[in-house]
Amino acid sequence: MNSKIFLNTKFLILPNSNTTSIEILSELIRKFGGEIIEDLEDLDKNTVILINDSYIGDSGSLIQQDLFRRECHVNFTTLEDFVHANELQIVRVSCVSRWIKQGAFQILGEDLVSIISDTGEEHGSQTSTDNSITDIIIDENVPDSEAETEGNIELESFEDVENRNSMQYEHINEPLIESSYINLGKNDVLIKALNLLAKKYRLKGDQFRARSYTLAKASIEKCPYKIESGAQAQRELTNIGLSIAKKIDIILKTGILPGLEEVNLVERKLDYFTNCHAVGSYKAKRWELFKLSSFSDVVTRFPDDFITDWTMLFGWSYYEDWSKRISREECECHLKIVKDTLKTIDPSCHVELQGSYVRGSETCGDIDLLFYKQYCDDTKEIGIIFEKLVRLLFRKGFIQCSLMLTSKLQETFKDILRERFQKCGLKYPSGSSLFASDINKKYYLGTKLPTSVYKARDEPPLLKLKECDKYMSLSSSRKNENPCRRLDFFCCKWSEIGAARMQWTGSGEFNRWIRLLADKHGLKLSQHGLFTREGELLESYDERKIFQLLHVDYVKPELRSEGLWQQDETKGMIKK
DNA sequence: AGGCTGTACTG
DNA sequence: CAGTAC
DNA sequence: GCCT
DNA sequence: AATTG
DNA sequence: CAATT
Repeated sequence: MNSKIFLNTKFLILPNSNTTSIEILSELIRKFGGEIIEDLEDLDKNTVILINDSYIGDSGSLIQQDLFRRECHVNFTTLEDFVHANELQIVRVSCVSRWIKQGAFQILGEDLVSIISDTGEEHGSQTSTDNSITDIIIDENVPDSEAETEGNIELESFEDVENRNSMQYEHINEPLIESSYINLGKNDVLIKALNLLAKKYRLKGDQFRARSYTLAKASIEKCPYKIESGAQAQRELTNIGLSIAKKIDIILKTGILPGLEEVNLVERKLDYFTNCHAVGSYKAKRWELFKLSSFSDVVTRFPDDFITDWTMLFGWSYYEDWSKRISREECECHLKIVKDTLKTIDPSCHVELQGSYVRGSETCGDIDLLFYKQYCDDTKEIGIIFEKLVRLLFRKGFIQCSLMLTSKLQETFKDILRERFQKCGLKYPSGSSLFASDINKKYYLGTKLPTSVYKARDEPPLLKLKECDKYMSLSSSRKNENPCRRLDFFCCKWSEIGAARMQWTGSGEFNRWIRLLADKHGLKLSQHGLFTREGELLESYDERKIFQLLHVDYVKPELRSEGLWQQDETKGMIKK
């Protein structure tokens, strides 16, 4: 194994042999019998010049020569002369690892590096020799380069590199004039494709791969110029790696990514299922596996799924309504109704809108309400208020259904539940309890405004039930009624109100970002507060203090929606 | 290799 | 504990 | 799938 | 990031 | 440095 493959060979490493990584490499070379020299005086005819790969371009020639010469610890010109005189081999340093791995010291054509100096015009023959070398390199590369690139690069590779470079600068320097408008949307195809890929993997249950595509999409969305190649994207943007770069190339060349159009058949079914509340990728996958494609199929084949997870019944019933957006105005009406009833139960309990509403969104997907009582750190107390509140609001006809129950509330909702079970041909599980806890710190509800209070604009749902599933629908289509809305109750301790507001204000992406940031500070952030690793509370009451402790300028809720917090600084998706 | 936000509820 | 949701 |  | 050749 | 985990 440890044969002295470099025996009697001297190596000169350029431009520096004293960087940490090169030192390690040097030790390896010595270990395998080679000798590292630092000085030109030690040069001999068998010496091999090793050059740091970061100074070697795609075509096998030295790039950034001026920088290279400056970094060089030996006199480059003297070296050049010696090299020419003795025809020394100049090789990229990355070969060393291959030699050692293969146990053979063999220099291939593609390893060679040409160091043509711009100054010498009398080296005409040399230049052509060098060119022929690069030609050989390319020829040898063609069979090697495998499925990836399609060998068009062989001609004019130098120009290609230069063009690419100058284009980079153009794009970076003057995106203001044209790109903002003309190029806006130029990356749409890529964005759509990445979005589809994210969705595809999310449906498959591969959350992390899906997340990667989501982040890559975000990078490209923020990219101010048009992306010309996968390699460019990988170089200049974060969260784009080899795999996505390849896909970008394919999309740019063919306009389409194979596998995105066809797979939709399966994907479509999964999507239909998972858009129902309480149906995630796991259930959807399982149902699809059994060739089910509608909820009525499921109810026939797996009735138990609806009994154990009865909230699906309401997900199904309000499938269409719950896909609709809600106006800010309507959010306020919902709040008012809740608030008015709350007053009659406990005037000292406060409720406020959270979620996308506080972030200023024009429309909201659901309505998030946060409850708290001044000086009260007993969430049990609020849990009890919740139960009363839900019961009263149900009696008033405001609450249509609850996806969380207590024993009392199961009684309250008994008729509705029974009706829903029967409607789809199931027996109401009268013996079993549909609740787990008797005091809930949160409630997921379906609520509907009386038209006398507010009438929502009649808009078609973003999602539609299949015909065969419509018999269960309670959605408002074509009726002179408001749609049913998803409304969530959350509560928090008075002492945790800052952290709680932070959590329920979101966005989800913002929460992830700032929690990761906390993690990098060795801290942990949740709706309960900012803690040390050991669990010691640092702050939970004052939202601004939490920002301070994380060394972040306060971000207004309006700026916490998807793209735009991290105000203007580094967070740009453009790499370093 | 291991992380990818952190927590609550259900069965 | 897994699955789902926020 | 990307990052460290 | 840490490890390995 | 590149490849691996």
